[in-house]
Amino acid sequence: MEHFPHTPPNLTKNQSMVMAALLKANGPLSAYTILDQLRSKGLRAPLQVYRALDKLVEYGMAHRLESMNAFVACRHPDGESESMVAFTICESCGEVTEISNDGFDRQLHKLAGGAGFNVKKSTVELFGQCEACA
Amino acid sequence: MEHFPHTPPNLTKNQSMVMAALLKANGPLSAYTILDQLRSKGLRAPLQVYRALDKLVEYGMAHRLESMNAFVACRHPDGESESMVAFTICESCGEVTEISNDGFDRQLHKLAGGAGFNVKKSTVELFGQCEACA
DNA sequence: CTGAAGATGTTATGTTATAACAATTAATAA
DNA sequence: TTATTAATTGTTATAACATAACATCTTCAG
Repeated sequence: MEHFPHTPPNLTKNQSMVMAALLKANGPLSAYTILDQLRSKGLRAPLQVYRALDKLVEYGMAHRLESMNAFVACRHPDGESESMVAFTICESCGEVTEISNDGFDRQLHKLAGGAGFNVKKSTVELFGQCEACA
Repeated sequence: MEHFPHTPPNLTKNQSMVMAALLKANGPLSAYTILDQLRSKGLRAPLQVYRALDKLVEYGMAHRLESMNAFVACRHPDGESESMVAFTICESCGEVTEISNDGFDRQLHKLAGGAGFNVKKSTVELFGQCEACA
């Protein structure tokens, strides 16, 4: 399937169902939670979910939270950069938010570049307390 | 057991064995790889390794790489900050290095702070190519 | 239409991590 | 020292996360 960055392709049946589950959720979902939610719609095996998730992440429509083994729909606010994505994860209420920032992205590349490292992809996950819980 | 930050406590038998395995390794090790290496020394179950790793991470003597489900001995260069730790992970050769930087740490807190988020702990893992592989 | 690529369905298995409980060892205080 | 408590250990079982391998079906460009 052909597509351009940030112009989401037409999703297949399984991809659509998984994306819908992520969008409906108020927070991160594990692959197995998604599977359970979609059993009633015909999904039966983890691989069906993982394959859809792989594509959604590839298309930039979803993100994987490495520290939680979970997935979220991409929700970065309009106008923000596409470059880097960071997540805040509230240890009290579990809320996850997405932040993206050009300046920070440049800093990050510069920091790594100083050590001769060329950054292609980054995982930034911040744990602490959200405004409401503080 | 009582201890102060960055003054490593006396390690227990299992903790010492696991720490030695991490120090001897040239890269990240999974808990199960560590277990296999230490079977000859009497370890038998994953929990023995995971419990030791938990303590070593708590003491700041080891880090968990979230994106790899693996662990490394802490090796940040002397003189660098203790505050934040980032890792570069070379997709070609697998080399993992540890970076720490005060300015970046402040930026990161500031970025999150702008969204009302108070950062307690951060995971920063950068994928790309190391100098040798570029 | 047809061939190639992508997506799906399915079974089995591999990998990572923790629950629960009993036993032992180490640190502390009376 | 000895009683008390906290930390660590050992063990079995199981939970949670992820992929291998292979057959089939759909899509779509040529």
